Amino acid sequence: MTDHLQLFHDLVRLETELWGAVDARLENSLGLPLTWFEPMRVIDSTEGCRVNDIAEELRITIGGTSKLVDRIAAAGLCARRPNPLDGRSSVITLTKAGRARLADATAEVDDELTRLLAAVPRSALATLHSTLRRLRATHEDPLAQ
Amino acid sequence: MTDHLQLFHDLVRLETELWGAVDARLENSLGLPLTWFEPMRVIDSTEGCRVNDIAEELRITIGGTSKLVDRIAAAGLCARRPNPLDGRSSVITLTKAGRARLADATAEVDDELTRLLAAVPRSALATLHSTLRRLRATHEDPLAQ
DNA sequence: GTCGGTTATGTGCCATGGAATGTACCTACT
DNA sequence: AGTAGGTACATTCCATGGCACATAACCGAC
Repeated sequence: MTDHLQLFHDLVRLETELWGAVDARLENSLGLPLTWFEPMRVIDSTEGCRVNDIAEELRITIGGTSKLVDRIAAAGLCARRPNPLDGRSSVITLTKAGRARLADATAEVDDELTRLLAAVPRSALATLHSTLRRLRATHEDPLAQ
Repeated sequence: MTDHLQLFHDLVRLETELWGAVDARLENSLGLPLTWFEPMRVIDSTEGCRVNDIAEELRITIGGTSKLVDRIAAAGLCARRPNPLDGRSSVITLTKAGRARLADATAEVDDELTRLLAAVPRSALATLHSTLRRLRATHEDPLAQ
């Protein structure tokens, strides 16, 4: 019988371990924190990206996201332009330097993950991913629609 | 083909979501942060528990653990006694109140997790847990022995 | 028994992220 | 047009956790 507490513990710990390893790799090779890499990916893949889009995707607060974007912008990796469609928000885009940095970072992260996940066969990882998705889908905000 | 980046993203986000839900439940019902619950479990299940034991189990730094234990002790849920076997460390134990609180909290957490994981069949959860364990086992500090 | 190296914390400093609050802006409705 | 509500941040305040450094205690080898 699977103990939920144990499962939860191992999930949290694995996340901590993977995060730590990937973050260290990224920091050492490119001086980029993993906390920057994630919003940069969202910005890159979201047309007309706003602060709120990042916050939702990453499950962090708007306030925190606002400050995070400020830091990334201060480093010259992204830019905010007033949203022509809505005066309350701004549209965030990656700068040229940001895109280049993201490309390098993506390669590093992917490589590190490949290394970290190598011990488990591809099929098991696919099953894992599928289950994670199913669990996430369950909790999707029912108010969303 | 499974995309490692996507898998990682879903793993991190699921962890964030579950953590948030469980923490909120625990906070609302017992006023206990999930960050306290976890070390309390370790203390309860570890004979002659030291700060280092908690830090290793939870994958957090010693310094952070030291302060965390201080807070829990200040709340009267655990106690530190000088370690008779080693003057550098102290032995941490749960107080009577701490044990009672842990019991209540365990029930709440288990119930909440059961709710959150209900959408996925038991067998799939067992597979999930097994894969998580395998992945964790891979990264176990090879210097440990 | 003492010296060097290691271990197990305890602490100060600092960055980050959450919660709460304030504000500009948009949308409806009158 | 004027107002009530809701939205999208921006900012402030504060707790937490990491990192680096300081310390006391242990442990072996000499």
